Amino acid sequence: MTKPTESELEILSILWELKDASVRQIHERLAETKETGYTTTLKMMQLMHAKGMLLRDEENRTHRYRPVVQQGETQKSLVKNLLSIAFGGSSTSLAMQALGQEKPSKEELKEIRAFLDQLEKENR
Amino acid sequence: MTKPTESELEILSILWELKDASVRQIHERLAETKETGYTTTLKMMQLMHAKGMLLRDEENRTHRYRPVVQQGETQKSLVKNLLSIAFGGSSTSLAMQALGQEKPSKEELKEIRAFLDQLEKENR
DNA sequence: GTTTAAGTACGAAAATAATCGTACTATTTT
DNA sequence: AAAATAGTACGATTATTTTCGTACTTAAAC
Repeated sequence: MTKPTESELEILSILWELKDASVRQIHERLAETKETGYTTTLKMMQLMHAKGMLLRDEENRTHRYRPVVQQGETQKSLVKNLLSIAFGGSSTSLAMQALGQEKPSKEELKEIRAFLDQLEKENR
Repeated sequence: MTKPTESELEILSILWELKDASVRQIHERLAETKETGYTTTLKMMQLMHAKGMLLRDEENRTHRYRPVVQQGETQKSLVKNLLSIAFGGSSTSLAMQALGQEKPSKEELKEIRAFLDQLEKENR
């Protein structure tokens, strides 16, 4: 599907977390971090629905929305894009840049190492 | 500094590689991968200069541009942004998503492992 | 049963990003 | 030195994204 804009991503993020939500719910979450009108959020979500990014349950008066694409897919395409556009395709430098930014916990380190072992195994 | 748009990033990427360049040089590189007019590239770079993203040497008739911000800084802020907006702040999942995408070579694996060891050492 | 509150729909404006034509100027080429 | 070529400047247009007011509708509160 088409690449979400930054504002769309904000909404998607909340929906991935909540699974499904009303405009009001989303709006309240957005309003915590930025100044924005209710109808702006509404319109945004209607647009996303029209674009096929969100499904909408119209059973009740208060519609409920949920994402069409799953978080993983979107992450994949965003990373792919960032990789080619800003890291010359080097996933290694992107990975290190990320890890240097937000230090992983002991458990996460373990997880990453296991992941690397896995990659190495496949790679022959 | 302000976050570069996608088109601006394309230009910046080339400049990071070449250190400095004329509009013509940049344009020719861009034209390899996409259809675009010379004056579009020119305007783009003039705008970036006006925004303070590029320095310009006007000594000669053919101006030469170079980036104000270094690649590392920009990568850092892009990653930071992506992290918060699409990965719920988890650098571990971003890193794995990236590495799964473009498999690292043996040397790179080594490099990453060393990097992880380094992180672990610091972290206590 | 009115009034108030909470919704949706949607047109239109504002903001931002990208494209390009035209005018002008300086340098080469012939 | 005239013509052709390679540059810059910049206004205007188009496209896209974001914001919001207004109208209308349904449900709840009084």
